[in-house]
Amino acid sequence: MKLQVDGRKARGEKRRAEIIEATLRVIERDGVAGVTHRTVAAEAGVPTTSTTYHFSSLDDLLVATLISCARDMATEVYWMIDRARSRGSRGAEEVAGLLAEALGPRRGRTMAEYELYLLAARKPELRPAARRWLDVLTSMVRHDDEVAFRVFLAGIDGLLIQGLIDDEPPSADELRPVVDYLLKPR
Amino acid sequence: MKLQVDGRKARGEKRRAEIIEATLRVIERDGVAGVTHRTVAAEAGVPTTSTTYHFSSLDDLLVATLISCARDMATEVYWMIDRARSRGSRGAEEVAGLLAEALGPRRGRTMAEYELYLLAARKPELRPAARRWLDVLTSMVRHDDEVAFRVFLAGIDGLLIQGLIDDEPPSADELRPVVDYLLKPR
DNA sequence: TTTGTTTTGGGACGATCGTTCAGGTAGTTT
DNA sequence: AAACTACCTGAACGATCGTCCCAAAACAAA
Repeated sequence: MKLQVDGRKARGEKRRAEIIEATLRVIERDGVAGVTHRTVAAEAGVPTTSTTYHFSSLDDLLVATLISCARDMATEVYWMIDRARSRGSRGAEEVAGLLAEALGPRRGRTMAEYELYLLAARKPELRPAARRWLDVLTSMVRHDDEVAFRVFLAGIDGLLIQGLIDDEPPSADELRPVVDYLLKPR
Repeated sequence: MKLQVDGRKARGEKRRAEIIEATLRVIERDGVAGVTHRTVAAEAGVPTTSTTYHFSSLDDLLVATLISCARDMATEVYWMIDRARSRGSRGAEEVAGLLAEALGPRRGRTMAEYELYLLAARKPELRPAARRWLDVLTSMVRHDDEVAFRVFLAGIDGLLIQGLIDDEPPSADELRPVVDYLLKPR
């Protein structure tokens, strides 16, 4: 019976998590292209071989990082829905604000998430992770109109990816009418 | 007076174009990550130094390729609109078919186009090229309802990028109701 | 303590990378 | 013809890459 966790494994998993966080920071800053064992190790403040010890290959590191990123995004979506519900039916306001935030202060993170999308397009193993936030939304939101809901999901993705190539990020005020149109039932 | 074009420059520009085409094929197959001077040169059947001669750096090669890709996409959109107009007002049918084609037989090309998006998010010089097909659509289509049109554009992008992470590409029949909803005026 | 397991980290190896260079070829101009 | 320009290409350099190896350290079980 081991009531106490192994101190070695505890430290190991902690470092493993730190490496994943460092990898995400590198992706936000330089994109997936900037991820190497050495850049990640430098970002995490660990020796280079530490990343090869905890991840059998660079590909494993990328996959683990993007899956972790997707999980965070899914839980964020979860709480976003929860919060929007408790605030009443001002959904459009809430969504527009979140989009503006994703394209402004959290722009790097948003880019990282779409790099996940594109990597998932080429690596089937990443697809469940990439779809997770869509699934969370689908399971939480009551959708009396299936087609309208699919349009809403597609619209969100489209607004985000188009917002990424704008010269300056759109404000919540600019996004609100579009989001409102997306949410309005007919 | 030079009535005849310089034969040397003619050959040079021809090879330059071949290199760009080869680069696009490499991107479609392996993504931007797979683009190196050597892989592109092998794909084009030219010596490695030929790519460095015609493009001052690997970045220049990528930028030139993605700008060329964007130009092709824009002219395709142009003729697509033109064709849809001449066939009457069955727009939804036409759009759904094009989306299914982009996610099926032309999947690699579609992925390449979204790699352009993501690269444009990091390189401002690429943004006009990435926005070109949006601009073409905006300038050609009469939009009495500005918001509805923006929703349509975002919806198209969302459907495409979400279709890229489906385990199997959606058919035109599956896409039609969503496209129809996007196009229907209210 | 001794033994075994897991993590750590310095060093290095071979491969591949972007890019440069110099000599050679083909085409144009004078 | 000679001079000039533009393109072509084999060879190579230095840098960086992923990954492996092995000894030391930290910790657990005996």
